[in-house]
Amino acid sequence: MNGTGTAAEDRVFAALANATRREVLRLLRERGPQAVQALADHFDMRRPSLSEHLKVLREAGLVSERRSGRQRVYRLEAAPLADVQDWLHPYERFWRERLKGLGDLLDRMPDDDQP
Amino acid sequence: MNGTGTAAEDRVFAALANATRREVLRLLRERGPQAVQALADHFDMRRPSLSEHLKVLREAGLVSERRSGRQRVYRLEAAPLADVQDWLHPYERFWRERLKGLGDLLDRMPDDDQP
DNA sequence: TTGACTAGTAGGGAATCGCCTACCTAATGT
DNA sequence: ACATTAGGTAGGCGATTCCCTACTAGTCAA
Repeated sequence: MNGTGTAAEDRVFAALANATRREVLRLLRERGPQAVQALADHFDMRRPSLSEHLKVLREAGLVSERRSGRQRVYRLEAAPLADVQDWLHPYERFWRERLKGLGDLLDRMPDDDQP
Repeated sequence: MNGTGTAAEDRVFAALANATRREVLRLLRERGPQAVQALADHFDMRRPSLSEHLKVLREAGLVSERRSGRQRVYRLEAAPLADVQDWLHPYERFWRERLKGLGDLLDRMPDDDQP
């Protein structure tokens, strides 16, 4: 389902690194598919700049566009976010252990090259 | 537990946007706390550059340092990753619905300003 | 067909990123 | 005290980011 591997991962994390783009995802999630103008109304930014953000999101696979007359309706595509969740999985035990207060054990576990 | 709000979120996502920094997190997760030199050995990069990456991770709260003699041992701090998982939560139903093949319903749901 | 409207592209500029080579600071060991 | 080791800081440099103002390409309506 994902042949690109690390390059795709890189694009997704890079796309999420910008607050405007995360806000676009939130809008699409909360209000459903939206045309560019409707999205642009919620930002203090010119429309072409938003278009570039949408391009980044598109290339990360986080949104798709559907043409409808002269509008382009963008829709959230959450699959890459599922990949992010998969990426998080192996870290989960770390914050759980920490919450249970036994994270200090890890400090005395696997550690190389002591002086 | 997190008073900073969106600025902290921004630092975390920005920190994760770099492959070297994600690799540092993976190393700390798989091998436990490590000194800088041990980490640096795994990258084709000079040590000062890695130091800067560690600074970014530190300021995002993703690692902590403990001085031990002349070494500085870095440890994974997974709490901000728990925040990322929380951020992902509201999107979860989107990729689940899509997998069940009924994501198309969303296209005909909440949509404003038709021509 | 002409005009208006939606949205993407081109190109430019300031700021930030990510790397580098010095250099500085602190701890250790002789 | 002095040299060595570990690692952070300063400053520079090319690439990238993120915004802007034109401009271009489709689509709809008179």
